[in-house]
Amino acid sequence: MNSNHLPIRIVIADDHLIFREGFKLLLNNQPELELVGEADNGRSLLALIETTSPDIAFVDIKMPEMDGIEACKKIKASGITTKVIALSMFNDDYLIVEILEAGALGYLLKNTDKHEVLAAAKAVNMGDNYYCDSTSNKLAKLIAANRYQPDKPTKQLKLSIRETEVLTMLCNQLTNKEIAEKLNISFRTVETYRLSLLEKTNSKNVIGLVVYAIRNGYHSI
Amino acid sequence: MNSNHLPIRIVIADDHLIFREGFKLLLNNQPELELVGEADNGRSLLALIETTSPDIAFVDIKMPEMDGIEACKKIKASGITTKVIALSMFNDDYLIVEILEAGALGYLLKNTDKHEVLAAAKAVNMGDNYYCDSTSNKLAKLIAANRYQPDKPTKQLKLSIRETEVLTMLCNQLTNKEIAEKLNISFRTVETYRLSLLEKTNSKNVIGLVVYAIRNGYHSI
DNA sequence: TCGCCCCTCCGTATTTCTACGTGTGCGAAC
DNA sequence: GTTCGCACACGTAGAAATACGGAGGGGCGA
Repeated sequence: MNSNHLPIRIVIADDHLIFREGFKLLLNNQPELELVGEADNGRSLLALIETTSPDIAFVDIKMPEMDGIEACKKIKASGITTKVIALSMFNDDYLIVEILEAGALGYLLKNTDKHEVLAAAKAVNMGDNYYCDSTSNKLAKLIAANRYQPDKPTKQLKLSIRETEVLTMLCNQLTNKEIAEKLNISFRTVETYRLSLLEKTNSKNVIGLVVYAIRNGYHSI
Repeated sequence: MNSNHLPIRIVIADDHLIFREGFKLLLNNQPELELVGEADNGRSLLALIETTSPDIAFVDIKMPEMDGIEACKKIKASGITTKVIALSMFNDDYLIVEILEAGALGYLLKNTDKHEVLAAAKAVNMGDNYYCDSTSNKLAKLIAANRYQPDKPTKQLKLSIRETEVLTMLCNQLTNKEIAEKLNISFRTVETYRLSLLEKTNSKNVIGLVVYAIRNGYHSI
């Protein structure tokens, strides 16, 4: 896609101005990388990619409007050849698996430096994968534990309004009875919602629900 | 502490190089602020403050070795006059309350800009408080809900080894019986640990335990 | 040595959660 | 316009968690 003497054209997507500025500073005196645009959410990233057709997009996972995972899926679905390297604050199993399954070819912690950014860009631009050290360790463990399998079922798990209400109340340590009173329904009904939540989130018990809620923004930590 | 024509002397503490670089860039062409040092964790921040005696320290909450909350407490306890403005990715009740109770006088989201940084520095340097908009909204609600009271009891809630084991297993959706089998103890014993965990974490039920575990690093999301 | 805390276990009672069955109403699809 | 799926609602019954009380052994610092 790029001959060797041409710079790799990249874009950066992150909702934090300061981070973007710091990232740009990292690119100074790196003739091998050329920043051709920046975005502060997933939606504007898609538009940016369409107009600039960069080789690589460095994409923050957590962004407003459209997060990195969603954006990554859309990029992949659209057939655009731009490759995604995920940026994340966290080295968490869940996020790594999600973004890689969404189509990212690299994963860097935000606690990175210019050398790693360059190395990742080069590797991914050549069609390889690139993960920072701690992430590749995690990945090895996940694969060993058989927890990373790109072909998982992924049912539709859109939560209904009532289910969402029950989930958030439940995260605030309300019992079924208390939730029932607040919603003016029988506490048996609340139990029904709880059950369907267990199914939809593929959880064994309420603990799984809480973890799901936190992961998916239904409850803040 | 500073006469009006002298710059406010500040330091920045954050474990992310990119963020620090971006933050420094923000200070360009701002003669009212002078950066006199930077640190990448709480421990080195304390040393830095001791040698440079800055007016203000911008401190990330989440840092390795010693986090911002701990560092803030130590600064306050030592009698140093340096004032702390917290930096955080998150606008979460828990973090806001924690860092303010630790002695921070300001709270900025990392999604900030040069104007806000300057405004915060000026305000705090004059002895005022400064919170970004969304945070002050949160604070108002917390105070209204009577959830922000600086004189909370804060029992010793150091968890024992067994309690920690039970807590982490429980976060992995294991039942008491399953935990008992893995630990080779009676499931009644597991119940005992669970009860003491509920007490120590001031939780109403297992959901509170999970939230506590996630907040305090016993379980990753 | 004494007190304190941790680890371990148990009995009993109550509350809460989980599993499964049943039914209604509404909108989409055929 | 009937069928189908789904959100919504409630019930019974059994499993699990929570509450409260008691008890013995061991480690460790005052």
